[in-house]
Parts: sequence; C-alpha cells; structure tokens
Amino acid sequence: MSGTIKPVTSFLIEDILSSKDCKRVDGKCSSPRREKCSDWREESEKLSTHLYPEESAFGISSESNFSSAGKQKRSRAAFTHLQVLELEKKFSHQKYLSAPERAHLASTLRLTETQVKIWFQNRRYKTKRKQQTAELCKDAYKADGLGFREDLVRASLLTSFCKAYQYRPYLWDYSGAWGPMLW
DNA sequence: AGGGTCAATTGGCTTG
DNA sequence: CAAGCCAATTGACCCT
Repeated sequence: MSGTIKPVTSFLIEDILSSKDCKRVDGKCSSPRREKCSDWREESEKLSTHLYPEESAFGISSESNFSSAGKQKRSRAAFTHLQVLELEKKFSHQKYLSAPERAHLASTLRLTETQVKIWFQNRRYKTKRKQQTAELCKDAYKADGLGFREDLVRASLLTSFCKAYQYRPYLWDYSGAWGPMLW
C-alpha cells in the first residue's frame, strides 16, 4: 500500500475547522472572518495532541491531518467500520436526523455533528443517485426487449454501463460514445 | 496512470 | 438570518 487514509481526528477540532465561518481554500482559511481562524492548523494540532493522546475505542487517532513539513493538505477523514456501521444502521431507520439525535449520535461515535450531518447528506444524495440509475437501467432494459443473441452483447454493455455510472446518472450522455450502442 | 470512492466544500435554495 | 437541505464538485486516497 502506498498510503493509508488517516483515521478520523478529534471532533472538537473538526467543529472549529468545518464551521461555516471557517472555509478552507488550498489549505488556507478563506473565511470573511479570517482573523478568527487564520491559525486553524496550529490550533488544531495543539488541540489534537492535548485532547486525544491515546486512540479511542473507535480507533480514532490523535495523528494530525497535516504533514509536519507545514505543507497544508486537505484531509479526508476515513470513518472506522464501526462508525460507518452505526451510521448506516441509523440511516436505515431514519433518513433525517433532528439536532438532538445528531448530537447524540455524534457524541457516541466520537464524530462532530457536522460530520454526521454531512454523512447523512451525502448518504441521501448517494441513495437518490443510485435509485435514479436503477430506474434508468430498468427502463433501458425494458425498452430493449432483450432476447435475441445479438442483444446479449448490448445487454452486457448495458450492464457495464449501469454499473459504471451507478452513482452518476446525471453523467449519462445518450448522444455520446455509448449512445449508439445502447439506445 | 486512470478511474472509483467518499468526506468535505461550495453555492443556491427553503424554512422557521 | 441562521441552519439545514440538495446537487454538484473537489481532492485525498485506493485499486487495478
């Protein structure tokens, strides 16, 4: 493996970093209230080592999201299996969370409320896209009335296509390279 | 190398 | 007006 996704960092830090007033552009804060968070990197590192010297039960590491060289990289937290499992479990029952529910889930999973909110947001969007693709594929199969030998090739193409774009139905281009073969 | 995944970001919109 | 949503995009990491 060339590298591993860094585990989720502390939630208090993330609350600071991902608050609406502190947007990051190229690793720098682009907030209109920049003065409030211009030192977010150092601040987060201090907080990180102060608050989480040990790994938590969820496998959350205190490791910084930023390289020691000072080159600021946007971090992409990788939630642990357990965190995802719990999030998925909750999502299967509820597509939307109230603020107290979100806060509770966030604290039990040791994530920020923002992370939980964004996870649910992304999850809903993903589900919707998948549904749209499934519908489009269903329609395409139906319209094709597949059954003859030559249709097998098209069916196979269709399957590959549906799989390739399962999360991005909006990228379907009926006039593109796939178009003449499939539709 | 290129494409996929996914958390995070952005921007526009709605709601209370 | 703040908070939250959706839709789309970005960027880091992973896989083949």
